Amino acid sequence: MVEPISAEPADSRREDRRLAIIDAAEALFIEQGFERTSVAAIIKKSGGSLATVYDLFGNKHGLLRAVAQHRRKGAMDQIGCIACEMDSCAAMLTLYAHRLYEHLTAPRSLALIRMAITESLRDPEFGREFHREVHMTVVHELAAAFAAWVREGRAEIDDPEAAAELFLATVIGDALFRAMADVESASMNADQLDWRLAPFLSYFKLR
Amino acid sequence: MVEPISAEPADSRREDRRLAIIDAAEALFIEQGFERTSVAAIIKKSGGSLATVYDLFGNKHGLLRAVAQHRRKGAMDQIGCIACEMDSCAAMLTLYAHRLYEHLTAPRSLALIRMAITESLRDPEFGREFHREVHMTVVHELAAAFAAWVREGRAEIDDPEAAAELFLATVIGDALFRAMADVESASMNADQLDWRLAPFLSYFKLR
DNA sequence: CGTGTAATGTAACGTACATTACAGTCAAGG
DNA sequence: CCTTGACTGTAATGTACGTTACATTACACG
Repeated sequence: MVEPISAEPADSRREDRRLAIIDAAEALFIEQGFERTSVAAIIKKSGGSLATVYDLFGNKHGLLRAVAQHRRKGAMDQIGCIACEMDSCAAMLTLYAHRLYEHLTAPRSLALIRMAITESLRDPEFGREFHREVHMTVVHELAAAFAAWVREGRAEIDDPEAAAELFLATVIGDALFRAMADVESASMNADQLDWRLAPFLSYFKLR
Repeated sequence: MVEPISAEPADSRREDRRLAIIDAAEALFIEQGFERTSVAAIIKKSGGSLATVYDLFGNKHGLLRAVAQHRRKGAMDQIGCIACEMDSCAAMLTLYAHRLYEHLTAPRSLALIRMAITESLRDPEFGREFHREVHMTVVHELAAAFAAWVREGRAEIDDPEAAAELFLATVIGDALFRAMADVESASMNADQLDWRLAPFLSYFKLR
């Protein structure tokens, strides 16, 4: 809708069309799923023409990939990194856990993950790429922080990578499963999340 | 294929047809997903007639429900319960964790869970029912064991239900996510799973 | 051996939808 | 002002599939 002042007026038309279609597609994919939204419905929402979709994205699956990639970029930037200056790493990690949980259980993220799961059977490369980009990015961010803390003597973690995966499972594990299967279910509150983190923080001696 | 000697020959025909169709449908759903398998393909595999499917299950979605229910029964029975007599509850819990992990990451289970996730958007009741039957059954089994151990002074858990959910997340959390998105990915081995259980066992003083 | 009920095979119906073709339109640059 | 290229609108094509109808056959039971 909003047209930013762009330095290159030549490509701005094309880029506008691209973003408008991606936005409309994302909205419809979220509320109906990928298979059940027709390409015609997408352009009825975005304006423009069917042919443009095929010109820009090749086919419907290409549009899905574009939507996933576009949203991933935004989400990953929003989650941000761990390294805000705080006194204890337990506090830093807790803050990060809350941000992570909040973003990953947002309806938008859940819908995107559901799409990835659904389509990964038909297009394994898509699922693999999604997993790599989302899961691995977070795990490496965590593992790097853990390794640094161990070097500084602020934690005792023998396997930072494995600990990162365990941490991730602790934070979003069954919440993800619940949200996927039971669309209307309530999410955890802050206290519950803190409670879940306690064994982890204690065992690995975060200080 | 194998026809068991049945006490009631009257309904055995109908029941045979039912099971044959469910078996064929399950196999095709697992390898292609629900939407991509046509009812005609199921019938071509199971033998019999299209009309029988609609007579027995109402419609394609009814067949999916029947498949899910049938498989859930089998899977839940196989996982079994915790109460095998062992010296330490840590050992019991570890054994249970391994059984749980093995069953839930079997290709068949993963495929079923994927189907539940995929279809839960279109049919929320289906997803809710699936979550209730699978997740809740395991959680209550665990919570009951935890509560008993607390009463016997063999553990210190202030909230058995929450601990059960945390335990489940620890065991299958990210493995599920990985397996869903990246179909070909390798699973955890026994040592890795034990490593993950350590903080839980230690913090809640299982003995 | 007949009779009614359930299963079968096949064909047809209707629809939804991805994808393409094409002719008209608009915008920008020389 | 005119040409060029991309965008638009609409219609058409082809196909896949859920579902139903129906005529035919097999089976169980009195």
